[in-house]
Amino acid sequence: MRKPCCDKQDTNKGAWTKQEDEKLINYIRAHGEGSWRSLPKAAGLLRCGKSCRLRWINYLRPNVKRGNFGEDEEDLIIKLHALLGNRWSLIAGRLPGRTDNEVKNYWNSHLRRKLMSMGIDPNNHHVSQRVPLHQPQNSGNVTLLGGPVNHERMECQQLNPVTENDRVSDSESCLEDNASMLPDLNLDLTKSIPSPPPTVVEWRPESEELKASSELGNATKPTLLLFR
DNA sequence: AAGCTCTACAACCGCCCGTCG
DNA sequence: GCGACGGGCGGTTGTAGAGCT
Repeated sequence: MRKPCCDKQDTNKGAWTKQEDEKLINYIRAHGEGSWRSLPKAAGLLRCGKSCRLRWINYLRPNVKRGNFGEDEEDLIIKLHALLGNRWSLIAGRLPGRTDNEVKNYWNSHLRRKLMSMGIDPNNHHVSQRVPLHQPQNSGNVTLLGGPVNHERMECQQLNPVTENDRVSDSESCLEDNASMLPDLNLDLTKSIPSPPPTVVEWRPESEELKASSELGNATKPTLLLFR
């Protein structure tokens, strides 16, 4: 039986106060991140270590981007979700300054609804049977906010649907195929810190980059800007 | 103006994984 | 190999505020 991460009787819950935020920020500035379990006591906070970690990562950390998601970010989230499923940390890793929690919330409150209104099942990104009348139907291709989505790409997910309980290994087998079909997505799935922005281009051989951009034909697509 | 419903999002919870002794 | 621990992740809940009746 493992110990609970903190003694719940002695911890505050709910919204963080300004004073608590300041204590946490000051402590981390002085001592750095880590040792979350012992941090609250050391920082003089009546909070669970996990709660401190979450607060820091999602809101207090420098360079955390707050506010509305841009169209390019939406586009990217949808594409990545189609590939990765609900692995928010991986998706957030490709969005500079965004956290998994924020991406997850945004998906659940905005993008799910948006896809459903377009007649797309947000769980598997398949076109549902009942496509709304205002949504033009393409033969074979569905336009997903700035990029055509090939049904062949979906096939892997149909065979291997990403379920809520899937772990990375389950769908990774699918990723390589998907990645090759979506050349505008860099699917280096090593997690990157939300900031500074990923510098994927740096390790990419120049010839390959040129080749990729010529394959894409449209190097100014919003999604691509995130990888530059 | 009051009450109700809906929406967005901050925060919590439980589980899983990697590491270490 | 095993268990404890710390950290991370994804699902879910709680709640404040907006919008509607």
